[in-house]
Amino acid sequence: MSIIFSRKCEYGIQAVLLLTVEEEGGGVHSAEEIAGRLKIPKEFVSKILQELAVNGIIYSKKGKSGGFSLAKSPKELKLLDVVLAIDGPEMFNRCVLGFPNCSDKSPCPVHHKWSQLITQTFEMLSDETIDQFKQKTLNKIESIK
Amino acid sequence: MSIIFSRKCEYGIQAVLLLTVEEEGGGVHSAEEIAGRLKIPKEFVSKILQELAVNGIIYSKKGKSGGFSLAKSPKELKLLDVVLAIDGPEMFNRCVLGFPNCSDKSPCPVHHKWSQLITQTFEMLSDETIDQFKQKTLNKIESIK
DNA sequence: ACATAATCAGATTATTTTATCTGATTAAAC
DNA sequence: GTTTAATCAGATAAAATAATCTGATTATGT
Repeated sequence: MSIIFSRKCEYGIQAVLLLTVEEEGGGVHSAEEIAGRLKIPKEFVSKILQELAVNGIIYSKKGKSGGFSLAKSPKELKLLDVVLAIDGPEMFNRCVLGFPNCSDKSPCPVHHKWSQLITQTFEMLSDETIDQFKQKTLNKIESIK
Repeated sequence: MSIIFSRKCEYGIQAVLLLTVEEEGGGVHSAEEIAGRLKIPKEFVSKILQELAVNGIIYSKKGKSGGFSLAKSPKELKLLDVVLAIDGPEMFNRCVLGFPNCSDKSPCPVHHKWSQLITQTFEMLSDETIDQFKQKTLNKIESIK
């Protein structure tokens, strides 16, 4: 199957969005809660949350009533940063068409269009993004009940 | 690592581009030649070429002096078709952000932007694409000598 | 202090993707 | 007709990704 992002990255983005939505009240959320609400494996998302914490995207608090919370304000946060934190820069070095040495200076046929889109799409965590995610999440929770 | 396309798909696109570049003379090219020129595994690309043949993207000729050639004129060919032939439609059903039930009617925050780009980027096999690939391929061959 | 609930770290397993191998079939060239 | 060079089909192996397990550490709350 063609893949856009790795699962790891998808889960990471979703977790960050969830923390963003729940930011009011500086909410700390456990890995278990996050996994439950997103319906993704707890142990896996734990690892991802750890990586995000190491990279300063989120803050982690150990011990009882510990958990994770946003380290930056949503306004400063880029989805791009999340991708970079989890999967590193390789994605942006790897050519969509698999051309060797594809770069800004020596672009493959779709290089420019592609990198432009990636940047535009993930540059900012827009209010629209957050709002829509909030709706989706709520819907998901509703559908469980 | 984040991935845009699977290797399978990358190789398939490259193979089709190569056949397009070499189309003049209705050229038939063996899997071995294609693998050699693109510097990708022969057995793997053979499988991919078979799938492309089954899906009518390319034509395959068995036996001695057999091989593969384009089944459509480059003007009719879409890179999108190649992707669909190799990896199926799942890529376009799967949400970039991993949202369940993401679709045109119930889009995730980046759904519209994303599908627009995908379509635009791969809709047509443009002259520009072919020309650039020709240069790349020639460069690659030069660098081997 | 102690029980509890969480992160964290490392090892292991499962699944998927990528790549390779073997042999059968096909058709052209001699 | 025989040799040869190719596709084709199915099985297998290797590598990468995804998921799980186990236990240690940490800090909170009682």
